[in-house]
Amino acid sequence: MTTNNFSQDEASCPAEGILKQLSGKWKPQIFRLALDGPVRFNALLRQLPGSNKQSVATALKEMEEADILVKTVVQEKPLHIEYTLSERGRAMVTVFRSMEGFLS
Amino acid sequence: MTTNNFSQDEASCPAEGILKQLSGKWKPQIFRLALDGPVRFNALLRQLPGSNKQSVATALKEMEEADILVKTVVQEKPLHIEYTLSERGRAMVTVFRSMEGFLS
DNA sequence: TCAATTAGTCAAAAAAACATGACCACCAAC
DNA sequence: GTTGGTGGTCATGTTTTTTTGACTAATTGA
Repeated sequence: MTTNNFSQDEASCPAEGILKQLSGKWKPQIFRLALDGPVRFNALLRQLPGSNKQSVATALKEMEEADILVKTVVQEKPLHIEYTLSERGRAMVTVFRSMEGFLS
Repeated sequence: MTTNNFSQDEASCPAEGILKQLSGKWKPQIFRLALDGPVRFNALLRQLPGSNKQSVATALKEMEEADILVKTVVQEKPLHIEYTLSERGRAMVTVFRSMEGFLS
């Protein structure tokens, strides 16, 4: 059967889906760090105090599935993995920018 | 003592707080309905299939606390309560607009 | 060969969000 | 005075999200 990820609600509320893709305890911070360049799993754990492997792994996976981040195996000295903002992810900066005027 | 609602994280990630204020199962839809004019408690329950008193009440309260909605007692024939977008709430349309290009 | 760093997974527990059903008070019409 | 609409609260239960801790497996450097 053919299914999608949209609830009936989202059909009439486009923002809802995007909100879901960006929401969560760690995603906004990961996004922000990714703006400064590629991010890495263990580095994130150190940069995000209070975070944990599981949550960071889940956030990275979901952001990859949402086409916000792109996962790359870097064939260099200490072989490692990088997560970089996708084109769609980079375009989302505008969403974040639009939020920056509202610091209550 | 002086406290605020910001975690250490939010200090360095402004979007996080706004994201929190807009996230949740019903807030985006309530916001959207409020764009068309004042919304009312029982009307919302009818307009949001699958919703319930508790969740809608909580959403309205939190959006009021976040200065997105303003609660008004309308002194008219059948005395009732209206929730209207605050100035800040109206300004937030830009945030929603910025999300509308990303329908994956 | 041993230890550290890389990047994870898995099961389970704890915490947060959301839903259910009962109840309340006020007002108006019948 | 009972029914129906207004706008809720409260206690409880379920579901979702997040955390914890144990474990894995490949790579690297000494």
